[in-house]
Amino acid sequence: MKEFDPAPHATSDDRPPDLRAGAFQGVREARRNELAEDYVELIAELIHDQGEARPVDIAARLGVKVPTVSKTLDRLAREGLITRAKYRSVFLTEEGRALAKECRRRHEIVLRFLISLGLDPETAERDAEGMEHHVSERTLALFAAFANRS
Amino acid sequence: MKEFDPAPHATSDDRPPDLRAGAFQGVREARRNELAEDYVELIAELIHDQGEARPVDIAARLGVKVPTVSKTLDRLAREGLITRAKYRSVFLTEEGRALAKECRRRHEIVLRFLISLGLDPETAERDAEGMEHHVSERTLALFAAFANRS
DNA sequence: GCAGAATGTTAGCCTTGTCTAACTTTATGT
DNA sequence: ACATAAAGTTAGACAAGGCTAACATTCTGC
Repeated sequence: MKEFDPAPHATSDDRPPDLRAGAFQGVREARRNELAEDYVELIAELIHDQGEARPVDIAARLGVKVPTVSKTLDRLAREGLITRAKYRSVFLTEEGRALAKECRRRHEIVLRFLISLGLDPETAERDAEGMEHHVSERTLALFAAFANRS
Repeated sequence: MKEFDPAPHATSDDRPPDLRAGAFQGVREARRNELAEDYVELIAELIHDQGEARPVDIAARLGVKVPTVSKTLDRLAREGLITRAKYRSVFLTEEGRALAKECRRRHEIVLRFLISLGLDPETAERDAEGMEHHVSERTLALFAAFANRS
């Protein structure tokens, strides 16, 4: 494995690799929750806007098929974020509602920040959707402050 | 499904739901590529810093087990991003190198931006790791401009 | 009030990403 | 130089998230 000279750059960082793994661990953790967060946020929005959250509407908004939604809703129910009865629309539990509220807050802050930076609303919306799950509370505070002061 | 009055808020947006699905479609697309991007970026870094990229080091840095890395590397090879020989360390293809370079560029811009916003470097690193895959080219340009002018 | 349309569920398949356990190959130290 | 340690691979399990096809239920318009 080392037929060639193995001393290429010697770039300072001598910490054992594991100590730098934190960033990726965190990202993977965030990725696991992204979908659930997207769902509860969307469900809350649908309930607010249309009075109920139906699988067919969730599927249309997320761009997936209805059976995919059905399966995911089963998981969310198992995790205590929603309640559902067969063939009926979906409701958030207290926990689900809290999560939705938190997600919406983050989403709003990121969105307002991007727009105040000068981004067009459409792109801002798309980027916020992807970014919101990966922004720390500390960064969020800076985003909010920036949007407020500009 | 509508035993109750279904006209709750009537909030403007009458586009068919499918037309608003774009944001999520894009996010899902981005999510599919995140892992590959993390890998090639890390592989490039390891080759640069240590002269070679070994599964054991990749695993340590990503915080996963070696067999997980091995399987993922098989996929990356299948997709033409890396080349590998049994029991040997990993190399990037031209395509892999291009992707790594692009990822590094994005990472750097996001990181510099967050730091110039006032974030501490550790948190900035963690957030950049998560955000970099979800930031559009347009937003990236704004980030770069902001970091440069401050 | 019923037939047909719309919606929802279930079953079954595929891929990805994670793990552990068992095995093979490569590297190392004396 | 060979025994042992370190690294890598393979096999097999599992959960998540996506799909289609087939079936069940609910809604709706006459």
